[in-house]
Amino acid sequence: MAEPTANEGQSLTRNQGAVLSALKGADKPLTAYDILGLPKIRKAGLKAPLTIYRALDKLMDQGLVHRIESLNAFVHCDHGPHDHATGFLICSDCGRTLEVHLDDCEDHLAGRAREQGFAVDAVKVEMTGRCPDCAAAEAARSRTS
Amino acid sequence: MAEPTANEGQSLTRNQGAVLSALKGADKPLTAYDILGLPKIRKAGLKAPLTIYRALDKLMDQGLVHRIESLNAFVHCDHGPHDHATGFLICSDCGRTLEVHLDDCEDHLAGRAREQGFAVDAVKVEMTGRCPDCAAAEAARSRTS
DNA sequence: CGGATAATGTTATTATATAACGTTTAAGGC
DNA sequence: GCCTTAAACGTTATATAATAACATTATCCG
Repeated sequence: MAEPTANEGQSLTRNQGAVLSALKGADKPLTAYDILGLPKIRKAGLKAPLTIYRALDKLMDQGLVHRIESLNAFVHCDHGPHDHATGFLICSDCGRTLEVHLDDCEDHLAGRAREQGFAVDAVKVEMTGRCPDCAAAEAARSRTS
Repeated sequence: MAEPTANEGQSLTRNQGAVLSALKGADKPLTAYDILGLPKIRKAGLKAPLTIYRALDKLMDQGLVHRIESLNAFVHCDHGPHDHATGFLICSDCGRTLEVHLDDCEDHLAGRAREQGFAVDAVKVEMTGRCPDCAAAEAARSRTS
């Protein structure tokens, strides 16, 4: 299923490469301005918001980066290129995200849309909650309080 | 029509009523600033963004209004209060939205999350595409071009 | 080469959302 | 009633997110 990530050496410009690298180095989604503030990025010569947004747009076109709507932030896609839409689990404590495959759920959702005459282009699923680590930490807190 | 009728026992404040009424009167999601710009709203004495956002927050708490993340906009919930999460179909042509029930799909999605140790609080689904009207209009255009 | 196309640089501006702090309003106990 | 208190509200300022407009440079390909 995981086709080799041939995408990467292929067609990224310097700016796009720098932004993708920044996202890969982060352990959670970054906003465009988070990225802009990284020393690595400043050193690479990127210094305007638009520069970041343009790189992000291209990276999203190629499926290498996803936008998390409810955070106005961006994450590196760690599943390789996929045609199936994916969903995100967003931890409201630590801000980290987990990517999950939608599988047949995507079809189910799109099917419901079509029942109403709606032509679906894209499906976005975002779930908020507590990640395993933060859920455990919370449980520990409530035991000792 | 202008009256914020008693919605489910919960009483709304003057500001909340005005904002809800504005959303009910719109045929598509409105941003906070869209709402702020409405004559009805200005006449009701609401004149700062924060006033609108505070009202929206309370309305969302009560499940009377939903936020569309990918539009940064808000819609009146026309399904009455529900504990089941709903999804939205968003027309990229006209900007109108359709609300759809997720039903068992919600459980399926939350189940996948739990498999990974994630405790889900909320599920958001947003689908982009063309509504029935705009899909028909597009088909007509392509026939005559 | 030379012309087209995509990417970038730069500045300014628009759009979206919240902070901070003081005042008013409304609900409930006595 | 009237006191207490929490919620809601008003106002100003500011933070955060995204795009507009236009000039310049790099890249592809005949």
